Amino acid sequence: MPELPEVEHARRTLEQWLGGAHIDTVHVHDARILDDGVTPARVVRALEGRRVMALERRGKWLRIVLDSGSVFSHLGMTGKWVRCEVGDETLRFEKVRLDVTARARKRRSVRYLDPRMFGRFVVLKESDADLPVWSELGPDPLVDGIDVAALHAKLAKRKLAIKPTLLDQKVLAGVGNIVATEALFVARIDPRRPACELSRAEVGKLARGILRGIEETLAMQEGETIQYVEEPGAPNPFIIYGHEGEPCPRCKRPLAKMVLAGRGTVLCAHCQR
DNA sequence: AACGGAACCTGAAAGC
DNA sequence: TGCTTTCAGGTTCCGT
Repeated sequence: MPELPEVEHARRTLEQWLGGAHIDTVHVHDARILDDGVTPARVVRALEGRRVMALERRGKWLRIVLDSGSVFSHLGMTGKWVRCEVGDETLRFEKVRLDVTARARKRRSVRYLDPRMFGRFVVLKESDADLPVWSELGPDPLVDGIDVAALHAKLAKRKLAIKPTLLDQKVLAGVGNIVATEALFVARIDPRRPACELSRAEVGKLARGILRGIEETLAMQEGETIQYVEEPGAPNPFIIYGHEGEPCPRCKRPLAKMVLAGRGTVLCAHCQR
């Protein structure tokens, strides 16, 4: 569910909860969150007794750097990390629990919840140097910025429509369906256009739209718990995402919705060309 | 190699 | 009210 902004918010809160902490007890409630063949016992062995040195993010992946090795967390569509008191009852959808002693000897129970279970909790095998999907990620817009010339060159090789191309994490890490939808509207580019047809100027507009979308959503994240914007009751904060059928903010014609490479896509067929 | 589509899961909302 | 259908912001695999 989360895209880059929500994952960055998760990284910041996890850094507060876990930075420098000693991991006392680990419990895996559902092994389906792990890679095939990895047992909960192996995860416990890899984590218990370790200290958390840093929390990193690349795209939608989180990396918990330990004094020996690392673990990776991907929130999938519905994952979130929450903090409880040690001894609190198991939460609904709880998949992994880390009971830790944080700075100032404060004990905390940090838990990973994931109803839909598209998320992953990855402990590397001793033989693996790194997580391949992590090292294959493209530039992270927030960490690396967007090099328009490099992006233009990369897109020039792709005949696929621009929107599904943007969702390829090797192109830009962390861009998801919402950011892609919004950025294409801001840049006034039709999501169906082949990526290779975009001019350098259009790629520049797209890059600005992506950064703007990420920064605006990140600015909305407050408090400790990850918020998935547009949760029940909350107004939809996006420009066109989720606004299909409503008037285009620019030309007032109704916004269309279609499926592109399997993903719902909102657009203004008049403004985006 | 590149692409579309299905699969992986489950909950919430919409439809009837 | 309650049952059924649809949809979901991600990734991966499979067949063409």
